[in-house]
Amino acid sequence: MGVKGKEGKVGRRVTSKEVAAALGVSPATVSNAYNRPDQLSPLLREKVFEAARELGYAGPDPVARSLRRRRVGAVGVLYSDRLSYAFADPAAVEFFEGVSVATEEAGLGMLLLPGSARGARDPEAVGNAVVDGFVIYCMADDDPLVDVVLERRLPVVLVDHPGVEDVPYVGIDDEGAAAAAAEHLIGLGHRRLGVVSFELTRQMTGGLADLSRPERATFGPSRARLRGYASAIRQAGLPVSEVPVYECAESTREEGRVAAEALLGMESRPTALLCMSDQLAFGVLEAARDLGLSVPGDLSVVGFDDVAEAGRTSPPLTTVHQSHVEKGLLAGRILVARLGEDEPPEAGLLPTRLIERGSTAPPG
Amino acid sequence: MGVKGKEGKVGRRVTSKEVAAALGVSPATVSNAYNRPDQLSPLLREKVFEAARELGYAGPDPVARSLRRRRVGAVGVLYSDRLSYAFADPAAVEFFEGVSVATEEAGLGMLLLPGSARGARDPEAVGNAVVDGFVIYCMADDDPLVDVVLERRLPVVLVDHPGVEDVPYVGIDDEGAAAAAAEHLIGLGHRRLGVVSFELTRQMTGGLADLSRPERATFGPSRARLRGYASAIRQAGLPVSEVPVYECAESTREEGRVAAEALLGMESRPTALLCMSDQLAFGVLEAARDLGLSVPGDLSVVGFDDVAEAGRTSPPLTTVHQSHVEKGLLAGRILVARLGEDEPPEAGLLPTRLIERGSTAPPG
DNA sequence: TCGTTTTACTTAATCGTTTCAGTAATGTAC
DNA sequence: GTACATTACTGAAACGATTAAGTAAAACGA
Repeated sequence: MGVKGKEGKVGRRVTSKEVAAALGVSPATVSNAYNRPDQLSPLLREKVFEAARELGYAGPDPVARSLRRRRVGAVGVLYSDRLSYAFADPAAVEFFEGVSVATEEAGLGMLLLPGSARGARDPEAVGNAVVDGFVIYCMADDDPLVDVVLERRLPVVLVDHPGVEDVPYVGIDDEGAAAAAAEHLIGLGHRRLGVVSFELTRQMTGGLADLSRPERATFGPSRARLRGYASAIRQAGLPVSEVPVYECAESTREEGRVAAEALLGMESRPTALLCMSDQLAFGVLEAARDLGLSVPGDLSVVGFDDVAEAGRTSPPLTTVHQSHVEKGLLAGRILVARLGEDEPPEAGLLPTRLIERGSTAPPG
Repeated sequence: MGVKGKEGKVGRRVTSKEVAAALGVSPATVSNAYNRPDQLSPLLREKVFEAARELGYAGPDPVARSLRRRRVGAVGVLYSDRLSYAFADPAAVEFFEGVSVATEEAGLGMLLLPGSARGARDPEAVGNAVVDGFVIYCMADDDPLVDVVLERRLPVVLVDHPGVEDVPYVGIDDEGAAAAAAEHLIGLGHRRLGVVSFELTRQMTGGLADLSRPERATFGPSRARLRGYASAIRQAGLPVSEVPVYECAESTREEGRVAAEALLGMESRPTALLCMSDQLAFGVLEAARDLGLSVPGDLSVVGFDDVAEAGRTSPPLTTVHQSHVEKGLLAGRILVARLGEDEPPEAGLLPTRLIERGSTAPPG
């Protein structure tokens, strides 16, 4: 016996059949003891539990039970990239948080699965995932794993990835939100803008581009945001093709710094930067500080997401608010409802709004 | 057909038997087509895939396959509380990140499971979790779910929860690290200390206590840290029983604020506060600012964990560094190795060290 | 040409439950 | 005392695969 009577030997599997044999009853009875107490006498039920305890039977095997019941008790969450990347991104973490609330409400587990982006080891993990349904989050339009999931014919909810028939879609109006961010800067009087963007294509290496061909982006929200920035800029009569876009391989502070250094080192330095995420914007803020530029005096910065830390930077970040928690919660609730026979909440677009904090001001 | 030929109807389950029947072959052959290509002719294999595509068979059912193979392809991560709480705690998120690296290396999924703390809906989720092994993270000593997991006799790794025989344990020297934090403050000349603590017992409601009876804490690391603080203070010849301890229900900024307000409102105000987590310390920093106290001029603050944001607050936080990512990675790797026949890396204590930043100084 | 391998499948057992359809035994109604 | 429920179990068929062992046919060596 271990401390407190616990011990953790990994042991031979004990089956219900063995428990039944030890007691001279049928396996059905053992099953009933665990699943339908009304089907046997309380006395026998106790005996079953006692025999189980003695033999080291911890209750019905979850896999066999799942097979028979055709229900696993877990949902899969498919993320575009390595999970270690997701965990480093506050927006993704907030999304997971929302999903977890829904799964916990339903007593379900949450199986996190990495997508097929760089460094994916084993796409089979998705096809083999033991789950009752999927939330597909943040996947590139052309990621083959989306099809792998759809082919399994399980209930699915898509997030930030519209356009698959018969699959509920949860997202935001990325284009409108991005346009609002750009309009804000233009309204303040900025004329020389720059964009700090997510990666546009799979093979990107990072670097400069311009705003003239947003359609090539393979990731839906990136495309929409680029379109939003472009349309607001065009609306204002500014030359879209002259707006520099720096493409970042990842949504991290480091990439944001690199982007800012590139953009702010240009001959005609932008007076304001539109960032596709708060993480990128945080990096921009750091870079600006290092370059001796004051924000918002010398440079205005707008983020996207409004993660918790956006209110705490100095200056606090002007950004597009969206609730990642709500997004995950809604996606999770829709999926959970589809797993049962419940009427799912309505899928659709969640609201966004521009939060004006301290990182934007008229150009100096 | 949907857009791009995709569609997401949730459909009747198609079995290998049906595919076999459609082709007039045995189910074994269909299985071989997917699992052992060398067992059938390439031609027939192609035919199997074609028939599968036509019938909408997406490959072997993961549950049935898992039952037969006695292997699921996922590990469970059991967390003490609601997952939404874990996702709000950077330390837990960093830990998950580490685990995810290990699971991805092995091509495994990661099933997150909430523990039985307040608000737990369904303890059965743990007993029914379809996984090959468990990482038990951050559980209270008396949490019944630990036993539920151990009884399943699967490979398990315990984190921050020592003392179960035959189960590898990963952690840090909480007592020593806490002592180092207290010694740092004492060395600076502080004599009136206060502690901002995690919850000590399950039924706590938050509030003031003192350092004299650390043994009552039900959560191992809390107990050890309290002991560490106490021993350093005793060593310095200061009266341990006069050190106020504020017990926080959760490791959040808000609780940290509340704690700081209580502690700093006392008749003989502490000149330095020892916080059991960076999250709590962040709250303390906020409260100090609101109270018009300068840190470290009027108040020194020491955190615990060294999460990423600790380097970015103003002033940057002096704290005890531990690598949650490494902790998760090590725990994950040990578990993964135990699932196979590999020799697991050695379990044990990870290093910590005090990081002196700007939040501590001699008392004013 | 005969015996031996090899190739290409099939048969049937098995993984560990759940559950439908019984069947005796006991209880209740009149 | 007969008819009808109710209680307390059992038997056997799923659930959807994998796999060891077996078999017939084709290929091969000498």
